[in-house]
Amino acid sequence: MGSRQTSIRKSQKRSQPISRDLLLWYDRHRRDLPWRAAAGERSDPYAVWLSEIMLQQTTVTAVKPYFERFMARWPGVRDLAAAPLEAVLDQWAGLGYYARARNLHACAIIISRDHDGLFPDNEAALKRLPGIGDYTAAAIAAIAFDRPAAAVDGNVERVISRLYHITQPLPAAKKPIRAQTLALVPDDRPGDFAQALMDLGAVICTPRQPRCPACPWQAHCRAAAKGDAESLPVKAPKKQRPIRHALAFWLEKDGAVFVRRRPAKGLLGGMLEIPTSPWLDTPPLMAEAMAHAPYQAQWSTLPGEVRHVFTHFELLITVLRADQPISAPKDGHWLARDQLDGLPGLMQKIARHALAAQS
DNA sequence: GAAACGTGGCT
DNA sequence: TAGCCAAGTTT
Repeated sequence: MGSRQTSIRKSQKRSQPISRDLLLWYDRHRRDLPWRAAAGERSDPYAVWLSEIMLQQTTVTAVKPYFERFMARWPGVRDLAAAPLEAVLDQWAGLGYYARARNLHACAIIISRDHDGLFPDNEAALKRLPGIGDYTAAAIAAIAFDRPAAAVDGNVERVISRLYHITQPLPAAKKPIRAQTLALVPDDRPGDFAQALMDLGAVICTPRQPRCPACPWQAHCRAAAKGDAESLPVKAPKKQRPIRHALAFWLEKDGAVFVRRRPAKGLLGGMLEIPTSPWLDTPPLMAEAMAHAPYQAQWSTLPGEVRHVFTHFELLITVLRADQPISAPKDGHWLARDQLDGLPGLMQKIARHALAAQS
């Protein structure tokens, strides 16, 4: 399969006119991003890798400050590998999809220990590393090492499905989209081509109201010709989200908040949390849920609820507050109030709710 | 192939 | 408000 796709690409001319059109557009309109090397310069594989992991299912705007902080604190892969996992997780807090941070750390250790601190320069070896799948392996190979790889992310799926008017719904359409993308990758500047394709999807070939008149591929685009670009790509219908409920126990003393570390895997795995009762699919019965408080205290119920939407369910939290524990809290520690940015988004939301209620 | 896995911005 | 979407990977 892979060899067949490669033969398709190699059967093309060195650089097709359509691919060159995109590179010319990129030379004029490329975005200036913190992890992107200046035109014509080599990029740092560590920075490319770090940015690609952060950018998985995450917007450029959200990633920028995190990328800057990580690069400042851990400038190289060996620095990251030497850090405690907890430090990496706390620095990642708020970005979401925390398995990425766990895999990031695990990958840094493998690179440092088994690869002499150097990233592999080919897709196959990259894909064996934790947190690196089809897309990220291709992206790193192309961007960091200028290898002719097809980096197919959501942007590229959209651009290619419109260009060739692929109406088969995702994710089944991934195979033909990938084959078509690979056929377009030029031998010259494949790294720039990968980034150009993503920039095109992000800036011109947007999900809604694509700017077709400004597109370097307008003349080639089947969807533009038919005028139905916005209807592509076709996606499978989404399932509805169930609603779950819980109590949160906000315990504050001397300007510090009681927190604990969640189990290493699963939802918010390894992250700090404000203790909660179990998350159930029915509203909590107060007496029953309070039995799950991690300590005895004089609890008062704060008005309102905290609503948090996860990918596959929605959570409604009622916050209980106390100033002094009656029994000594166990399995946790006190966190200064100015360190609450080390909590995941849901927990920061609970904290804001509790702090707003007392002021 | 389907489900688990976060979060914030935009319409 | 509710739904959609963002440089996906793992199980």
